[in-house]
Amino acid sequence: MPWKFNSREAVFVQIASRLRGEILRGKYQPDEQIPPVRQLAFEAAVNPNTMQKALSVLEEEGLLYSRGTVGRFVTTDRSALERCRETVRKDAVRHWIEEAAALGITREELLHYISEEGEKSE
Amino acid sequence: MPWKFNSREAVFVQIASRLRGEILRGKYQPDEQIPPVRQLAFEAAVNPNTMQKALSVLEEEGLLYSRGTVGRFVTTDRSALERCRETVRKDAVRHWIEEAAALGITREELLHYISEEGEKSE
DNA sequence: ATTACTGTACTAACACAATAATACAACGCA
DNA sequence: TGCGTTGTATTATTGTGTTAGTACAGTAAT
Repeated sequence: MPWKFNSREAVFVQIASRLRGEILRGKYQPDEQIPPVRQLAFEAAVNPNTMQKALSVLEEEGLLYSRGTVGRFVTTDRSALERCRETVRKDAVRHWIEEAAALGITREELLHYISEEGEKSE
Repeated sequence: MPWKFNSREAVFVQIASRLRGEILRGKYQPDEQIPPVRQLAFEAAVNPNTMQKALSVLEEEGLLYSRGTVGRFVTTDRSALERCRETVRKDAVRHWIEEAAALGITREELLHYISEEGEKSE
């Protein structure tokens, strides 16, 4: 089924986030080939150009590398993966805390609401 | 000083978020007049049109209302403010949990990292 | 009445995101 | 060799966000 996107962020950014998460969560192992651009684009129901742009983002981050015309692969550098995992997580958490503050939500309230929301959904 | 914006979201959306937070946190009291569009635009260092678009968002949410050519005011409906506060908070929390999941962060980890990040910064 | 300020509306211009439709070179394989 | 797949590049088009500049009508204060 086509992936879900919101209208706040650019699609290629959302795709990059999703794929980044899949890689960091180990859906694709180091040195494993990921599906070709066209197939990913088809699955996500976006234009191949958009998918390629998302992939180039992950390439710049060092999560993926391209073997010329053979395909795209997850980096073999496991420490790079780990470093990226840390960076992404820290940036995200900092970002969420900032957003919460902008909405007038303190850290304590944030913690409280997250546990609450979690209990109901899963 | 000019407000800070990221390039991921549209500027008017970020402005709306910021002002929404200020209203919900009580920077502007119910029925209090907010600064005119042009002044806010100047402070934020954005175009008046962009600021107006942000304000119209908050108007649709019922947080602000316009008194013709007199100015824009915070709603007098305190229950509406409270309802908005709840809605905004719930949507935000749900959104953050989703984003965290996309990055491979479980709810438990999320709680842990937020307390950690909070301890260091404040 | 005049002046200054308010929200609001409008056009033009530019940048970027996204789609669409191709095209091409390199590689693997039969 | 030839075919199919790979990543990559190109051009054109559409929609939207943002800036810029201008204009207008209603309100308040003088």
